[in-house]
Amino acid sequence: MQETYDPAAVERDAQKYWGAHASFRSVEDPKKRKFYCLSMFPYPSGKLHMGHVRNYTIGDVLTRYYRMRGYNVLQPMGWDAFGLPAENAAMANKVPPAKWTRDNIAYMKKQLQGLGFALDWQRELATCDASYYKWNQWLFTRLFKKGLAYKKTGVVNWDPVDQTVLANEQVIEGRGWRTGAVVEKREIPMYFFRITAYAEDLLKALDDLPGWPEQVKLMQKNWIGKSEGVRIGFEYFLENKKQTLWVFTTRADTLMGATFMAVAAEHPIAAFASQKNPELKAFVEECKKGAVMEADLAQIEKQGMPTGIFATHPLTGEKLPVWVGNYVLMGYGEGAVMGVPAHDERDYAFALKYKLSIKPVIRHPAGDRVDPPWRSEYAEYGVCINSGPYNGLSFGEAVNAIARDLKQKDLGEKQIQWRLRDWGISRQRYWGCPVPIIHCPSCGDVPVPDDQLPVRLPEHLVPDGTGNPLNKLPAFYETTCPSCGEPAKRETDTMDTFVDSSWYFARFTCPDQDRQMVDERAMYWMAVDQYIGGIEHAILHLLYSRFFTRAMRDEGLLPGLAEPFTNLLTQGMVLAESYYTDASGRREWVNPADVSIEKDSKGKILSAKRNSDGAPVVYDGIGTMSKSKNNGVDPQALIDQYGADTARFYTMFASPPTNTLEWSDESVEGSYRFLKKVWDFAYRFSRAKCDAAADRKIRYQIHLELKKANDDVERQKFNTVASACMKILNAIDQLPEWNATSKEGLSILLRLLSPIAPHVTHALWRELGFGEDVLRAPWPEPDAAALEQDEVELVVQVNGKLRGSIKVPKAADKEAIQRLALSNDNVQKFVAGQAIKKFVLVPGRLINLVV
RNA sequence: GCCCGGGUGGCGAAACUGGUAGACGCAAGGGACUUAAAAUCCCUAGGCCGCAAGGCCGUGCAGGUUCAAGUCCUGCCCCGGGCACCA
Repeated sequence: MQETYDPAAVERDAQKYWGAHASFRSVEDPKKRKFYCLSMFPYPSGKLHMGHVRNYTIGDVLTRYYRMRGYNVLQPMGWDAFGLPAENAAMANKVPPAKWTRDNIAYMKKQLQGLGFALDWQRELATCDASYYKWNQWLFTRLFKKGLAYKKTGVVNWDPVDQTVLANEQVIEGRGWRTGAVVEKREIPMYFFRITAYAEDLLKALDDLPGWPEQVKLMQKNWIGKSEGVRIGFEYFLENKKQTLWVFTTRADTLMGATFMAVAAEHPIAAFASQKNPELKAFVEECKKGAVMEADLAQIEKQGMPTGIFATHPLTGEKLPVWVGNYVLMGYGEGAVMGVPAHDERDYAFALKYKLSIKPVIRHPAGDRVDPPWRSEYAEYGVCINSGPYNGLSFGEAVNAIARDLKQKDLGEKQIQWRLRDWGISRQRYWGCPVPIIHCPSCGDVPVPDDQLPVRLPEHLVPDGTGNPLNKLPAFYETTCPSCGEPAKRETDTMDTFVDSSWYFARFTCPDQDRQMVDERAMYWMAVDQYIGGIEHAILHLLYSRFFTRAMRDEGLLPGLAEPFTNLLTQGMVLAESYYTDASGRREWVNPADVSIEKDSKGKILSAKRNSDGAPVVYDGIGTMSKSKNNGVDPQALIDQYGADTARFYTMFASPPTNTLEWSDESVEGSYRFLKKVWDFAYRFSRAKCDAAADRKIRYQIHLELKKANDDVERQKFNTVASACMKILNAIDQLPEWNATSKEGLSILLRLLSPIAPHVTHALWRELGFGEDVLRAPWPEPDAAALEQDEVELVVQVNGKLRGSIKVPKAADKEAIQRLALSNDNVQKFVAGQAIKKFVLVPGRLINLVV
């Protein structure tokens, strides 16, 4: 064998072997246990970033492990190929998004292959291929016919200068990214998926997902947001016509404390009242300025203005002023709230600001009064006071009594409210899947019939930033009505790219199927046994996928399947340091790859400079890799310099998968050094004789590490598996002579390491004659006999402080152990004649003497 | 603002169910080999005190529960993710 480790040659040969043996092709085999392992498919942005390398290495480690465990494994790869960045690149480079996207796919595919991922490339798919998005369209028409897809108005960000809809990302501090114009909210017709029809099921089923992180389930639960409360009607008159203003509240027990009403700027009352009130009209207009993002809305200063309209309290008959409030959301509930300043923090601030009355109606832990400043106790549950017939009732009793009385008057009843809203899927953009609807003047919205699917997206257009270019292409939108044959207009909106990614996992099971969305192969492979992706997808993508799986099930496509992902691993983000120069008075971000750092003997950064010109740079701390801070680390440079195995080993070793990972060049060096050590050891082994008998002590260490490592693989803590590999090498390297333990240890090491660093272990396994293919070797198991020990070491504490350690025979009883512990000199010093009040023995671990 | 996480040496981290805090590695310092460098190997290493044996302190901050707390409880501070049109 070669004396020195040559990653490039080793990796080329291993990849050639896997290719020639079709090692990763997956075929359905009902006799074998299947393992479907899936990493979230990438957006083809140009080149892989470290997050991809990390994500796909985690998945690859798992698939290789399960292969060695004898499972029939599927690990596919594809491309989330529609989306906004392609349009931005198209505008910048005057190249159609299709070409830009497909070039990126070709390059990134090469990169993935170079990393040696065990992927079945025969199943590759891209969401921008008509053979894929045809089935988006097909399912849309099915849901449309069932009423699970429908049209209503939705609010969007509108750039008044470019006359175009902006994505939230394109709104910077309330202004359009290209024009700088103040963004406005605008209501336009859109298509929605009725995800709320599945709200109850999506919520309940979270309890049956033991393989999901609690954190993600909790986030989804809160997002769906089931709350039980009461719908209450407040009557008012509009031009002498009696109307009812409905609100929803979870605190009906505080109804007697309501002193005002607040409605959203978009509420019909606000529109009506502003007709005769120019000041109010201006306020309502002002509320409509700005973007639609909830994070922004929640942080603006609470403001309001009275409408001059009064609504009648349904129980007391009191007249309550109706205000317009910029903090009331039209999209949640009824777009109106009752104001109970005494027991709601927002209402309290609003009432103080506008001098509205505050009426305490609940006794809280600090008393009956609600003097300023606001205290959180004011919002706690308690018994009713100042509430007439409800005085003395507890929260539950009061809600029941008030709901009953309201029902008698036909002005309210108990209701369940969801925070979850229906999913608006229309995008006024070009590079996406066309919504398959034809607008006919006489027949209305007609879904495109099956035999006319797919509605193909023309691929030659280049957007210019002023709206969807499909609107300027009569050849696309001029058509005839499928139902009456008269001239009609094709819908030019495309679908949210989340639609594409909500079912690709099912399509991977049968990507060549051209007669249906999925076939029976889906029921062999689904559900995905292990799904891996960034924590940033904890809600939207994962919730939409759960919804789609149910919608497809109810369409008969995935019989009996509700949950797409049995086990979920959410990986942390990859972070990097950032640096800037401000010589010109303006920050110029310098890529960390172009920075040299000088550190003191403690490792603190003394100074940093740019390599290219020696200019001093300022360290700006660590954060997510981003374009704006120019701190992205290109994994390709790392792969070119050290090889794929080092890149893979480093990403696994540096931190556990769920943690954030901070990029460090130096640690990469250490990973390379370890692989080189493995090679060197193997080379020396290949020239030695290992006839000597096994070493008991080292065998114990190896098998103990293996036992822990096997637990850690199951717990998906690959960083400690990597360190176990290092410990095993250190152990066998310590052996004074080559013996049976050298050989056994190396055989265990190579198999344990093979999922993480598959190329080098593939080469060594063959070179050293362990077998034909390490991937087909059995996974190593610890030998119980090697783990047997006659003596155990116990730590001795006195009053909980460590004072020494003793060796005791395995079978020693409590008294014997106590005697041995007290015979220790240092322990004696601290016990020193005092009475032993308590003797705590944790078998195999420690003793605590309490004196 | 709301929801969900996280905070352990100079750095990444380990400590599985409350039981030896800092395994493994990086960076650093010292040494060996070398004409020299690279590579490799050996040694040191949480802080403070001490020649040493050993002692005291130490897991974001302030309290609490316990024989025993990085781990459990209460309050606070800081950082990250998500908030429905980035993917």
